[in-house]
Amino acid sequence: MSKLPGHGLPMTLAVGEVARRSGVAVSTLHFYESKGLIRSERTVGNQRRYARAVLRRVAFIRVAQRVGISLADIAAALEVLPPREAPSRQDWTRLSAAWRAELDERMAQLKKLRDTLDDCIGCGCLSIDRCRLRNPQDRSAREGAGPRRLLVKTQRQA
Amino acid sequence: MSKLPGHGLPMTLAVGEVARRSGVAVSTLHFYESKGLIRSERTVGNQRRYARAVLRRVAFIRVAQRVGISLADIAAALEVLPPREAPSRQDWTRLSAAWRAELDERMAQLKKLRDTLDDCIGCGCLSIDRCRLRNPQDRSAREGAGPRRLLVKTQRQA
DNA sequence: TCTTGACCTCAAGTTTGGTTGAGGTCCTAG
DNA sequence: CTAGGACCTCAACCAAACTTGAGGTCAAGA
Repeated sequence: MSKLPGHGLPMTLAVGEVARRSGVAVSTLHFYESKGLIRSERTVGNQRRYARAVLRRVAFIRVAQRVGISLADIAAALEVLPPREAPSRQDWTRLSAAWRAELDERMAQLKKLRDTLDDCIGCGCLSIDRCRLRNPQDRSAREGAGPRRLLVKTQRQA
Repeated sequence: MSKLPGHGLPMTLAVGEVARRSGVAVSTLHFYESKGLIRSERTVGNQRRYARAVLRRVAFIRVAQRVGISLADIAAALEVLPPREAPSRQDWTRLSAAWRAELDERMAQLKKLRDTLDDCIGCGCLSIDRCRLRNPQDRSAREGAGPRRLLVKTQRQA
């Protein structure tokens, strides 16, 4: 494996290395590559070699997935980052701008979900239907489709 | 459709009604029922009739799903709620206790993801590798598997 | 040189979370 | 009493996100 001159650190990472360090399976890295989420160079022997920046990319993918964002959306977001070199400040600016609203919305939903539970504990009522979360006289039935109260906003861009 | 004595409000809801009000497809309601997430009574003619509490149950399911929680986990959480009547305060207490940690963790991850982007904008560096998010000398390589820095905690209870 | 573990491709299988369609029943207004 | 829209079941299909397996190559140490 190629080394950085002056250190003992490898300049590129083999797929098993990346798997070990990122905590995802080798097959998953192949899969991500096939979807264009990450990329690699090849050795003369056709083996993948990854730039170190791939580790942050993979970490980013996993965290985004965990909060419910699809690989397709993640891929779209990652397209603004340079495929090879470490991303620049501007690159992250663009990514952030694209995702800020989405992330804020998901935070709001998560908070609402958590607070709903908390409220139902703290409100002192015996029935959920008597606390501030109730839907009096089913008033919202006339307001169009979609879950109300809990759901802050729903539309996807797809 | 059966009416509440004294009001013009139906006491139970047909599946199409629930679909319209909750914003999910009829087929999805059938699917949720097959998975035990919701339940219904049947008319003499074998048609489903839902208690009004099903609307909040469905709203809960959709919000939880949206933040990345699987139907299996949601189903497990909903098992602490009574299948027929509106849930009591104690019921929600149990649900909240079971989910509090999970929700807090997901909030933390989401925040980390958002703040990571913000930091990379605000930190004034040209390269992501020079800001506080970098992984100096790949120090974390020795600390076991899993994405580090971004990922707060990962294990599922599966 | 040999062997062993890490790597390669490609196809097929799995799980989750649904949707679609065929073929039939229910029920209400005209 | 009949037409239609809403409902029923069940099986098949779909997409996303991976995993598994077969069959073969690469590379580094003994």
